[in-house]
Amino acid sequence: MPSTVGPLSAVKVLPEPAGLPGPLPEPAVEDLRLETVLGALSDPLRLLIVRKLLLESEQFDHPCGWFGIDRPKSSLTHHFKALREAGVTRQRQYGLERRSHVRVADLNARFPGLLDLVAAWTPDAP
Amino acid sequence: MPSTVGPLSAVKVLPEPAGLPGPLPEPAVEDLRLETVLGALSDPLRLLIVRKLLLESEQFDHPCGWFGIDRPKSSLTHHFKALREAGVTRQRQYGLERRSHVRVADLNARFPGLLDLVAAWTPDAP
DNA sequence: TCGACTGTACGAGTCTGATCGTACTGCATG
DNA sequence: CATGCAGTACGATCAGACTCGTACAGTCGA
Repeated sequence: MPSTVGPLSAVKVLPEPAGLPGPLPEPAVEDLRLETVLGALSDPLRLLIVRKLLLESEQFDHPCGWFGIDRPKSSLTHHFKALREAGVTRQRQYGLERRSHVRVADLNARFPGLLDLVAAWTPDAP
Repeated sequence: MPSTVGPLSAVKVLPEPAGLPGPLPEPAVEDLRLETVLGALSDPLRLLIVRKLLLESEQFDHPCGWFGIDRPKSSLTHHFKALREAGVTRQRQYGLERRSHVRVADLNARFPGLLDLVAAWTPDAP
C-alpha cells in the first residue's frame, strides 16, 4: 500500500468550494487496485471498521466517534485515511465531522463478492 | 502477517516420515484468517504467483522455476513461504523440488469468491 | 563418490506501516 | 469573540516485511 494515494494524475481532486460537503480526494472506480484494497483490508482494525459500516449502516455516513474504538484520534485518522485512499470508503465533511461510508457499488462492480467476505468476517475466532 | 505461522498449537505439524512427499507445515482450514490471507495477497508478486497457479494449472503442482520470475531464489523462497503460511498454497517435496498449488477447496469453503477475484486480476492496469 | 541442481537458512540493509503524543486548523455555539 | 469540539498534520518510535547475497542442505544422475 503506497503512503499517498498514488500518482496525482490518478486521483479525483475536487477543490471543494469552501465548506460545502463534498467527497474527500479518493481514487476513481476504474483506478481501484485489488492489491491495494486487499492491503487496506489486511488490518483487523480496518476490517472491523468496514464490517461495522456494512452491517450497521450501509445507507448513512458515520463520524469517527460512532465506531467506539478505543484508540487515540491520530491513530483513527491514520486508518480512515488508509481506507479512503485505497478506495474502500468515501468521506465527506459535514460541518465539524468527517463522515465515512463504504463505496459498496464501486467495490461490488470491481471486486464482486469481496464485501461479502468482510461482512462475514469475525474479529477473533473461527 | 505474522513472521511465523502463528501459535504452534494452531499449526498442522506433520513430522513427515523421512523423505516421503508430504505437505509442509500449514494452517488448518478452520484456522485460516481473512486478514492474513488478504495480507498475503496484497503483494503484486504473490498475486501473480497465485493467479498463474489458478489459470495455468489448478490440478498439478509446480516448482518455483516453473513461474519464470526473474528474482533471486531467496526472494522467491520468502514469497512462497508467506503464501503457504497464510494458507493460500500447499507445498510438497518431490525429490529435489518443492512444488506448490493453491488450496482451492479450502479457500472456497472459507472465503467463497476470493479466488475469483485473484483470477480476474491483471498485473498492472485496468 | 562427485558434481549439478533445487531450494532453505541466516543475516544485513532498507523501507513501509502502525502507534501515539503534541500542536494545530476549522467549525459551531454561547 | 471566546470556548469547546472533531479531526488533521507532523514527527518520533518501533515492529515487521521486502530484497538480496552468501553459505548450506538434500537429492539425483553420471
